[in-house]
Amino acid sequence: MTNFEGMGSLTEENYIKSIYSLSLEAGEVTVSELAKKLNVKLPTVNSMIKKLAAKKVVSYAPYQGIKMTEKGKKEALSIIRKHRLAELFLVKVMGLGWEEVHDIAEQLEHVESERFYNRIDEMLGKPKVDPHGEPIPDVNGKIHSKNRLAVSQMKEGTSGKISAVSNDEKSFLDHLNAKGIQIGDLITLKKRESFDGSVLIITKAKKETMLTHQVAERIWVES
Amino acid sequence: MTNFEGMGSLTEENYIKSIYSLSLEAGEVTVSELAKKLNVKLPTVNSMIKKLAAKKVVSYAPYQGIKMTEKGKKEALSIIRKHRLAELFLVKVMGLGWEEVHDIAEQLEHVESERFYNRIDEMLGKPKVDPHGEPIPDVNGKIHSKNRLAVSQMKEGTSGKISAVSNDEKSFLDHLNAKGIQIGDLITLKKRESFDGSVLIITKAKKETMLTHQVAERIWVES
DNA sequence: TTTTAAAGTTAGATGAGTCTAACATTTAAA
DNA sequence: TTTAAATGTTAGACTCATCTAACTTTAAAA
Ligand SMILES: [Mn+2]
Ligand SMILES: [Mn+2]
Ligand SMILES: [Mn+2]
Ligand SMILES: [Mn+2]
Repeated sequence: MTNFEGMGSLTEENYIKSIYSLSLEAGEVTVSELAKKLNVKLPTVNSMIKKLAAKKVVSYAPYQGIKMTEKGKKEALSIIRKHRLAELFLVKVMGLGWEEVHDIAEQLEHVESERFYNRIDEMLGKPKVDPHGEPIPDVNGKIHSKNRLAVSQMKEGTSGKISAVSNDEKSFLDHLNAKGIQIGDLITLKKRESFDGSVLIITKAKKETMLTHQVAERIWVES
Repeated sequence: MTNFEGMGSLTEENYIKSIYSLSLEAGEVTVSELAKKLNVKLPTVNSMIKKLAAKKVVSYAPYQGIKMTEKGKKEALSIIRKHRLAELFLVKVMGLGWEEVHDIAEQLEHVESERFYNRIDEMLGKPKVDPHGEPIPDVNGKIHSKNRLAVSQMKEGTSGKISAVSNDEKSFLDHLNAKGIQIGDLITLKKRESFDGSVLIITKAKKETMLTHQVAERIWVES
């Protein structure tokens, strides 16, 4: 059960993925952000960061933020690639719903087998987008990311095609399923309430639906 | 990353699987057999056995052999089911060769998801046999095992259909691939050398091939 | 600018899974 | 039936990933 030459343990892989996704928002990642995301305490993160820094996956100096190195980004993108390929495979080939694939992909992303992922990639025709609209990095870690605008940022009266959701937890996607919202749907923003940031949209099925700000900011339309 | 209620860690699952398969040969399993199979030292096995005994997965008294409990057998069969379903899926749905699926299945068997395995089972039509001819336990752990005879035990002049191989390591299966031997092939045993136990068989393609005893005893024909 | 709160670090402990070295028991040979 | 070899067990140590408690540094308030 020895790990791959130069590759990290399952735990390390999860740290790398989390650091990467947090760094997309802020550039520098803090120890406490990471601790919250991974559900561990601060000292746990602190000691793991030292290990990752020793492996040149992140750069770090005490009391400073955590930054990914190029090596770290490559590893992160490779794991994200596997995660998203797995999700799409589970939906397209195995017929699972977009709301139930994330938890399985969290496990499959750690499977170590070039062959396995190459076959998935081929069977899906080298896809560029996962079931939640998120881009799938290619084998070299390159991402084709489209310009996107959160539904919470749309101007009243404008329309847009839903291109992605920035959360793939089951509870959130169950909520969207209940409202009949899917990737690819054309929606129109009818009204935004300035009080709480909730929005009223007109869905594909010409139905009016209200979305809270928390929901609207996690749905992206093409721009 | 907490483990399933009552279910074991990845390490425990690997012990359970190994104990089960060794117990099929001998009933009682020894500490040293297990240590050899798992590539760990005797004291490592000793302490893990105590843990498994505490969990009622095996029964054990010092210096006595290790026996699986009913609970342990159930767990073992559930893991074996997942392993074999995964192997067949990799071959039938994903187009991989029978020689390359075992290592991937070793990882997939630990995936925790009813949905995942139910879909695989459905897509394959609730299959009974894996790509190596080994029976796939059903959800209740029931196995339909056919009567089998090792090629090394066949009488000279008799024929039989290859129904399984009792080893799914890549090196062994590469060897069979090179000799053009597959599950389902009808073969005839032409001669057995009493000196070294090697056998001469006539394959489906009417070609004569020599198999060493080590190989012949790992290939089963229906009887 | 002092004080306080938040964030980060160090020290030391724990459980899982592994190891080596030393000792005990069982089995096989002499 | 004594001796030697093989097998099994105990004790103690190590790494990994985690924790709590105590201390330090930085950032925010007063
Ligand atoms: Mn996901
Ligand atoms: Mn996704
Ligand atoms: Mn196998
Ligand atoms: Mn098999």
